Amino acid sequence: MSLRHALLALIESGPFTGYDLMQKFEHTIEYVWRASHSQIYPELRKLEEAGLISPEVLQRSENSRSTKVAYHLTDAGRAELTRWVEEIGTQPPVREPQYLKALYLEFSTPQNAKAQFEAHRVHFQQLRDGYRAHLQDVENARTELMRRRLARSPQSEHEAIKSFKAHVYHGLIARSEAEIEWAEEGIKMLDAMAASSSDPDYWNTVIHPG
Amino acid sequence: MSLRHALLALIESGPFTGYDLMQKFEHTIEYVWRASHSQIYPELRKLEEAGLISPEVLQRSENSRSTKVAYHLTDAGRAELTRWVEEIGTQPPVREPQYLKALYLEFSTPQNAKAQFEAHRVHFQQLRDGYRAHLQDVENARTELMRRRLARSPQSEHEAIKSFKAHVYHGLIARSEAEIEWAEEGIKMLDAMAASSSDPDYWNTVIHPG
DNA sequence: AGCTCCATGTAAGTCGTTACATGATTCA
DNA sequence: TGAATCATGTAACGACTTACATGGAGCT
Repeated sequence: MSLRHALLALIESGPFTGYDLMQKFEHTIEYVWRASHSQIYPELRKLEEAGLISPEVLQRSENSRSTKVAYHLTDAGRAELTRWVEEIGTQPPVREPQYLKALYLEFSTPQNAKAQFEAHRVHFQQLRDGYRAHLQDVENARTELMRRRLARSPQSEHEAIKSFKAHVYHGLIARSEAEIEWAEEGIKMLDAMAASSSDPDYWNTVIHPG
Repeated sequence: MSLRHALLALIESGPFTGYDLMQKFEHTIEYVWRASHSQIYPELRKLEEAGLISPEVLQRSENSRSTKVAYHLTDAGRAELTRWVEEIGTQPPVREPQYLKALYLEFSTPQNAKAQFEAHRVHFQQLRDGYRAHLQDVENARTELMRRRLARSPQSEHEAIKSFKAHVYHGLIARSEAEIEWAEEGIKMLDAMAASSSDPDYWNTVIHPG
């Protein structure tokens, strides 16, 4: 049920069209929740039917007959947003494909195990770099979304609002770094095994061929 | 596609019935991948149809007409297991409901924000404790699964196999601890805001009522 | 005239959840 | 005899993915 609330939270800084929201997802929320346009458009219709957002029909441009729809948060929508923020959510079940695979690396070679850890490291380094860049943008209110949100709240709250967001990205950075470290420790583990192995073809020998 | 491979990996230590597999999930794999019996039974049928596992019909007990089905890994199944372990998987998109919510804590009170972080901390403390206990079980080969797996591989590989599994649980513990720390820092952040606030009703004042 | 955004959808299929069901065996 | 455990399913629904589609607007 997170998509609907992500949309409500974004629209609070609106009005936005479906297309706008798609872009916000790509550039900001994506770091925390991914969604594609084929999910967003139908969900907006549902939110409208539920009375949580209200559509405003706009011209696509000056002297143009064709239109686009921008959505506003309704009072009911704001109430639902608050309800969600106050609800203690149940955590999703653990489902970690890479860790699952790491449990069974003995079905292949140390060479492959190393490649798996390498890929893991690279992935989380990239993620971390994205988070870092975005953290800078948030702290300096460089995103349109941050500026809109701050414009609607009293100056005295600006620091608090920025702190919440910065705290999230700091957490995600810390997590990525834990993943990087895990991958590096995996590689060290393999190197140590290689060093203590008598097999000259250690790296290419399947550990448990069955 | 992880469920099918989790099942193949478990059945490698088999033969197991659907019910057995359900239990293994609950007590071991659950720490990395959750699955319910209503998913497992149909998936087993698919694996059988694909020729990756083969059924063996057994009596449910001595002098009993009713039967149960235990599955064995076929050669094709083992090949698929190896293929999966060697494949560099794409990481699932980030989708973090708690972090999403934490981005929007300003829509409620500091009191609520604290409760959210508290719940987060408790959840990951429990997870971590489960991982720690399971890590002990794995390192001392106290689970049936570990004993079965070790029984099928040469003594010389036992340390490597245990190390891979221990490394996974160490990683999950580290991650849980990062989450705990994140929650605690969130609470500290709120306390600091309270200390520097002039509002006597700080904890119950909605930060951004809109 | 063609390319790139802008803007908005549908359809098929996979994966997963919750709830509903049923019957056998074992043990107190 | 009744409860717990063993054993195995189906059905409805929701979330998400990938692919397929379409048309306007603006710029070169």
